[in-house]
Amino acid sequence: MKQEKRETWQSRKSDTTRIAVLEAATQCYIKIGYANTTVTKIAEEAQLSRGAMMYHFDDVQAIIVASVGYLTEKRLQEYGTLLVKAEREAGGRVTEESLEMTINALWKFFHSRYHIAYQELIVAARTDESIAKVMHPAQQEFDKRIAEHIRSHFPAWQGVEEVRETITELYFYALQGVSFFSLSTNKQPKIKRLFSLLVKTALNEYADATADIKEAN
Amino acid sequence: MKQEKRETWQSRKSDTTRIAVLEAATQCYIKIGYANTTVTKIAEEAQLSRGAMMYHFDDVQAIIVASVGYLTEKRLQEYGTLLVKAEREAGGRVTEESLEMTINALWKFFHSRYHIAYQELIVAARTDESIAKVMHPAQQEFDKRIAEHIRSHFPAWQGVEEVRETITELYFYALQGVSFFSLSTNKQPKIKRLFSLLVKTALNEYADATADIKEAN
DNA sequence: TGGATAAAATACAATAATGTTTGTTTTAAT
DNA sequence: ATTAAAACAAACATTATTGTATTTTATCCA
Repeated sequence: MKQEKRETWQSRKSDTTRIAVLEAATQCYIKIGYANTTVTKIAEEAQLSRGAMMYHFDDVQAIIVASVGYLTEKRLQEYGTLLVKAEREAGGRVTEESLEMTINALWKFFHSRYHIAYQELIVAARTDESIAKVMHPAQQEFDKRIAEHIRSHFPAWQGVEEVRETITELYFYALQGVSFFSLSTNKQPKIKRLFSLLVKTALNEYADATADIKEAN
Repeated sequence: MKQEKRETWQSRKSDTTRIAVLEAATQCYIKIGYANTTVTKIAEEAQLSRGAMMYHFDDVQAIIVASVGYLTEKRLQEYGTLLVKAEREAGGRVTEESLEMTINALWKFFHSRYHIAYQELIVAARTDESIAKVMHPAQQEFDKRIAEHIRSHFPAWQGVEEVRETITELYFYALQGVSFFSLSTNKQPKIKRLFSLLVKTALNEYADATADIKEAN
């Protein structure tokens, strides 16, 4: 029988330290990378003793696995904040300006601290079954909620969902690629050119698809 | 005074073991990831004693740093093989088929063993100064040679270099993004749709740019 | 052929990382 | 107020990892 969880001093304290640990782990991924992250470093970063930390998490794996969920949630928040803001400034229309704002928001998202931290875990998941096991469903949930967000915030694309999805994928993949490549080079690529092309492509696809619909009526 | 290097039994032996070590390191990055790679594991993979290994490399850093150059070279070879083959089959024209072949070749490249291994180092370089230090110039060299390759193998784009470069970047970023995202999901994204869009975009840009040139004459 | 050098293996020492155990302080509950 | 339990800290034991030193084996060259 699971005990009813009450809002008590201890449960609150426990929650805050749990979050402090996950935030410390995040900071470690960002500052020293997943490869160099150890329980000792995380504990130091969290300003906590290792013993205390291991009271809340059974072992290292538990911390890492928990941080997958934590970072997924944080990334969703970040995504929401950035894109809602861009959307508010852009209005509901599909224009060059609104698409540029969307791309810039996505760019910020892919360079945000939580996403950078998450990238470390994505790479780690490839060779760590226990991470992959929780990351795959987490990513599915992430995709689902992003899709919902787009559906409700980009009503202009209603009726052309297929094209919307393809453009969304293109944008996500391209920007993820840019963000990733920037790790191996110090020279800034000519982002502006690329962004213009992405805008142009979306406008073309949108025009084509909506024209098809009008034609069909 | 540097001694003239002669082709002797020992020098050959030394070269082959050096390569064996770098190949073993590569295999470790692929199989267990950079984060879990240790000198012991590399030595095991190379079927060599740690002592013997450390005779050829001063320390772990030396192995990792050397593998940046090794993998850059291997990736260039891989790229050449895949794209020359695609190009041979496609002929020199800018058509839907030839672009599809190029994309498929790029897709293979971004999923090849050497590139997967290199990805691990890209991520490691973000938080490891000694790797970044050699990776940045290596990446520059890589970019330069890829650019040369494209220039000589895609003569149809002569005169529209600006567009060619932008499309190239789009293709590289998008496919790197696809390859990277595939690490966090097991479900295969609808690649076909995306590839069609990439082909379409290139054809549009090519048509626009060449039309501009004809118009100018 | 024999001393010198290169390549490789083995053995050793020092450190770092993990997990566990034990102890201490603080809150909860009767 | 006293016992129980939660949150945290400190100390301990074990293993993993690295780097070095020593030893062995094979090749080079005078």
